Amino acid sequence: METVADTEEGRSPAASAPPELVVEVVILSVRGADLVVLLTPAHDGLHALPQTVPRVGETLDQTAASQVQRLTRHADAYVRQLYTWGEPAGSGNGRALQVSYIALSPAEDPEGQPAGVGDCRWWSVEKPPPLVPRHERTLRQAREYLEERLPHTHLAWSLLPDPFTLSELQVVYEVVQRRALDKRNFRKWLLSSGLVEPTGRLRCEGAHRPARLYRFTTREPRPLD
Amino acid sequence: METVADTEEGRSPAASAPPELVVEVVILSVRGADLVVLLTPAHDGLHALPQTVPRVGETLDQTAASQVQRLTRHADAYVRQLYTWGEPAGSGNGRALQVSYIALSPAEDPEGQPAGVGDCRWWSVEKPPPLVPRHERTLRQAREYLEERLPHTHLAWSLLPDPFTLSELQVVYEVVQRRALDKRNFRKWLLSSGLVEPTGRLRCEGAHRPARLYRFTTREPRPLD
DNA sequence: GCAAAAGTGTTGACTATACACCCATGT
DNA sequence: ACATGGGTGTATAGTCAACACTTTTGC
Repeated sequence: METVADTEEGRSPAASAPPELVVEVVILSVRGADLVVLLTPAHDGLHALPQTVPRVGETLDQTAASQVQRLTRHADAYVRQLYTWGEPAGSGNGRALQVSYIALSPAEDPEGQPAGVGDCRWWSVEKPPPLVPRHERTLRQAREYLEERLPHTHLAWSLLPDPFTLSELQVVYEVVQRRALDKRNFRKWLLSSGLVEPTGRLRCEGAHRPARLYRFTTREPRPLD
Repeated sequence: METVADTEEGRSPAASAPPELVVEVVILSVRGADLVVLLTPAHDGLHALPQTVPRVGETLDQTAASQVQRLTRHADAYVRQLYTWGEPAGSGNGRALQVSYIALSPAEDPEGQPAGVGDCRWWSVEKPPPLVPRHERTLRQAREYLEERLPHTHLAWSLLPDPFTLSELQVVYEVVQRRALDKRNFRKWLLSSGLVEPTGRLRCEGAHRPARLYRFTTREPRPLD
């Protein structure tokens, strides 16, 4: 590792104390008409994002992915790095590093719905419990990430189990974008994008016409611009 | 720091050796018709991104910003975090953390053009010298970041000194997007966006009609969607 | 007067939006 | 028969892309 141009201004790399390193995950999902996030109780009645210390021999991405899998019991969630905070630690000359990730997962497992694993629970993003201060900004970042990207890249597949109805998918878009969408225009846009295809099957649930079921044609996140 | 749900699966935080931490910066600029990046010679004839170890008491963002300022001699460059790579170090159970940043800076200082500070030099992003492998991907990430965001948020201000002509600004967009733009449509779009305003002054340079000079109405990066 | 870059509008294609009714089912 | 959510088309406004000539200067 070259440390370039460090001799000027008297930088002294060796003076840095070993950083503490933590991986935090913002796991988001859509339940009914709510965007929800998985939180765990922490000190002083506050809640926190699930976090973990990376194991020896695994990358940060692996740490995040395995934690998401453990907490959601869902194998192919969408997991992406958000940001790294690296502030001087309060005490002494240490450094606290927090690497945050966003993950998107369908709200329900195929069978039933474990409301969370261990002490984690789903909370509405609109009215979350008091959070550890650091995690407020991380949650905000995750939300901005999602709002910004969902319309431009078909991230929605990761928030819905296959197969789904177009109304379910529309709800996902409405919840994330926090606005109502026109049903006809939404369907026109979606079908012309070629990202979904009908399975040919129907779902009957309730006193109304059954809904056609669809699936995504690809599971790779693809930009739509 | 709470380490949540770590007791399952026998995670042992204490087993992690102290990570090595480095901040790398991809400093991009536009010179003539080229997108250029600041590189420094490294081992084995390879080149590397400028990198530095954060000083005690400063945040990662501060580390990146001060390095950019030192290398470009430009005070208000655009600097944003790109990604953090955290791989198990080759030897033993350590961990190598690289936090990368992208920075955008005007190619020339008002007076002249220091081609780089210390052993750094500008290289074309199209045909760069052989790079340290890790930095290939970082450079690619930086480029994708810029290509994706430049059209949607007026980042271009950070690549041009004030004041500028509309032709100069058009070249910036063309270089970043790697395609020719129509002059009339570009001007229509730009002027209707309200992001630039004429200064009223002209610049005469060469055997042709003088160009009007413009400035940005704001220096805060603002989305255009 | 000529070379070289600056500056300027119109048209057609496409995209996005607004909007209201019938359909299939369960009760 | 009625309540419930599923499903469908058209007309308009706005946005985006293509395109060519005149202006002002230095030499």
